[in-house]
Amino acid sequence: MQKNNTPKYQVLKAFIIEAIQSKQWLPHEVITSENVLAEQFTMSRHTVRQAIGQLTNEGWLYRVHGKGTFVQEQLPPARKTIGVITTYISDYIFPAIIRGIENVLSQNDCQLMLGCSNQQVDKERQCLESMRNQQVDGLIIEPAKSGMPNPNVDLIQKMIADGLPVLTLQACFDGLEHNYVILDDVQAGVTATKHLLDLGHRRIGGIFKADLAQGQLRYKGFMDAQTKVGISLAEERVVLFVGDETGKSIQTTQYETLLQNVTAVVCYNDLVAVKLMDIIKEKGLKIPEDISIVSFDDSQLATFSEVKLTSVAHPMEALGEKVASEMLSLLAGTKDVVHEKMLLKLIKRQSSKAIDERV
Amino acid sequence: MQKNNTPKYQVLKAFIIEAIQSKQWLPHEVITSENVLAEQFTMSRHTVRQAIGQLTNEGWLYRVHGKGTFVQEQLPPARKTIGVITTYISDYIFPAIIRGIENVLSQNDCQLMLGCSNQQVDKERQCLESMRNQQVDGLIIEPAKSGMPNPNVDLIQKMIADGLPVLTLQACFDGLEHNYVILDDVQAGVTATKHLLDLGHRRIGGIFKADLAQGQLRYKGFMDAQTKVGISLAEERVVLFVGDETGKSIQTTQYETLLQNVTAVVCYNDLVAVKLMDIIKEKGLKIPEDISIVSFDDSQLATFSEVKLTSVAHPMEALGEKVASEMLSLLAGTKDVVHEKMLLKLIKRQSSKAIDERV
DNA sequence: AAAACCAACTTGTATGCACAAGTGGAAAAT
DNA sequence: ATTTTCCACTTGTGCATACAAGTTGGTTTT
Repeated sequence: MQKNNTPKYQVLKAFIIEAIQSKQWLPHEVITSENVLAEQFTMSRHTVRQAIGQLTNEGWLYRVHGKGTFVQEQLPPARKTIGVITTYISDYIFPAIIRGIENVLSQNDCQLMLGCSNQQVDKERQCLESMRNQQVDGLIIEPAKSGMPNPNVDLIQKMIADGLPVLTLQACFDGLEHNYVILDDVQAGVTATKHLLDLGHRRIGGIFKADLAQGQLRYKGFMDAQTKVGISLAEERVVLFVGDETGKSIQTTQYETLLQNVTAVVCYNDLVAVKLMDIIKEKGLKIPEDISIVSFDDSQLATFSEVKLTSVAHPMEALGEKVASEMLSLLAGTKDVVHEKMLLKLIKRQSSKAIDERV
Repeated sequence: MQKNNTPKYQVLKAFIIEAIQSKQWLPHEVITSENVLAEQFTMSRHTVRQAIGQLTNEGWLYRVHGKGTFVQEQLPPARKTIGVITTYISDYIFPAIIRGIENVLSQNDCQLMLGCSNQQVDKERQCLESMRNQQVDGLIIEPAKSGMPNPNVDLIQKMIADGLPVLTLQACFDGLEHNYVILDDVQAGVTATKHLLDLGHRRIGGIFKADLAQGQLRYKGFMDAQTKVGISLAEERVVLFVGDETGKSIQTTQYETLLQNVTAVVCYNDLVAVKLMDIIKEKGLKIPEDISIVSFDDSQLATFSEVKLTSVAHPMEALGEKVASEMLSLLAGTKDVVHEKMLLKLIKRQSSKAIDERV
């Protein structure tokens, strides 16, 4: 007996697949009937049915009672789908980040599936679960509430364990080995503060968001730069806030105290800076003559405002492109570990001025 | 014989599914062996295998050679995924539209899959194909090159024939019965023009995009409003352009001719208006004293510019919310046909002024 | 010419049997 | 006490057979 170790029905399956792939059998054409195949391959009809049954399940064939078995139209191989979960989608710097991701992915024949956590960990979990269900081929996630412990780490860990390439954006998950593309926010804080120090300012205020890693790190940079030149940080020159920067998370008295004690302010981001500029304007003070302002992100707001903002530029689109191309490397297997930290550059505009030029 | 018309293996299948769903058989537990089941149900082992084989393919069970058959862990039912294909993602009014869609979908436990055509029909087709592959549960599409015949209508038609709910956004496909949520662009054109007529202007210019349905319809409204009050349209007061509004699609001489012949201009959108304002400023003319401007969309640009723009407001986020909630109705089956036309309102700002107040 | 019928084909359901091959625990041998 | 062997159990592959039921096209009947 020339007994091969491959089962008979497997042989038939391979034959049929070959016939379809080589286009000998075309879509929606009838294939050889079960009885004839059984005779041709000297096997029982039952074995033929086994092979055809499996191929039906695998999407190669379909059967019609009384008519025959037909070749299923082959769908083009599915493009890879990358899940992207960000805290916001259509505000501030996020459209630009997403555009960057979309650019790179679509150029590489990948699909984008978008989720939005709104900085809520429960919504983040929902997104994660449904992306897991949808079996995305890769996951890019900007952690929600990145300053606090994240309850979704377990799920992320499972997904990584399943072999899913995961990349975090802008922040990392605590207590989890993972790939990331983040910004060097400490360096950004140093850059912004050093710029003001170079301009001669010595009493520099800071407004920072305390519940996001980004805020904490920028604050650290703000402190580091001043400690280095021997300036000790006075309580009245720092405002920390939690939650929405545009809402009522900061009291007016806090602004007043701050402004009375400084010649310049480092703002957590452009939104904060724009709000601060309104308050300064209301008080009849001038920017940059009375108060210099430096902020972060260099969003549209920085140039749309009356006094153009000096801002440490968030790479936005470049960040999106970076994280997407790193994801492609992970998918292609050309890289295993991605630990990228992007540096930020200062864009000098009108809102900051040397102190010795002041009246 | 109590011969039921349902096949034996179907009976067994139903029994097993019931056992799993009622949690009598728990995930990863061994189930009754094939031989025992055959005896219990007085059927041959082959028939049992048929039932189990199908349930395996359907994801209820898995078999391990030599050990037994086990209950597969049931994944929670996948959330519905809605594919959204727009011409742009992160520019101009699109972030707001997408935010509106995302709001409604995520509140209804749906997932958003995003595609971007960049106004290219071939990229649009790519997106369509991959969404079809991914088996989205609904499709919202803003047609690319909506002023021209679209080569992807065949594919859309197939998808509709497959029972997929499809909604177009902002524009329709020619020669295809389908559901849509669009803007009443003719009415918008009338509104903008009538506003200027009411202010006493009689020589009104217009700049319109010719290769998009939106531009053609706004142009129609522009004409209609003037025809109604007996103003015949002079050639030198209209500039039509094709392609990118920010690029070189309009020649400087065209602007000059236009401006010499009018006291007011209706601009295709805010981008065009901002560009026109730059040119007017360069020529030393003032807005609105010398030239009144009305534009469409009421995007961020309208308020960020030096002279705040009078603009016919695009509903943006509301449009997104509308189209998403209509999609939910289609999915729920509470609606079959969606033919919605949204009206637009004029937002009066500084760029338009009554003509009799002019110097 | 239209309707009814039938035969030959297809796949679908079902039984019975046989042996292969992987698994795990009990019994036997070391 | 540990290793080996073996047996009973599981699922996997395979054959022969039978009839049910849907489809098609030609033949016969009306």
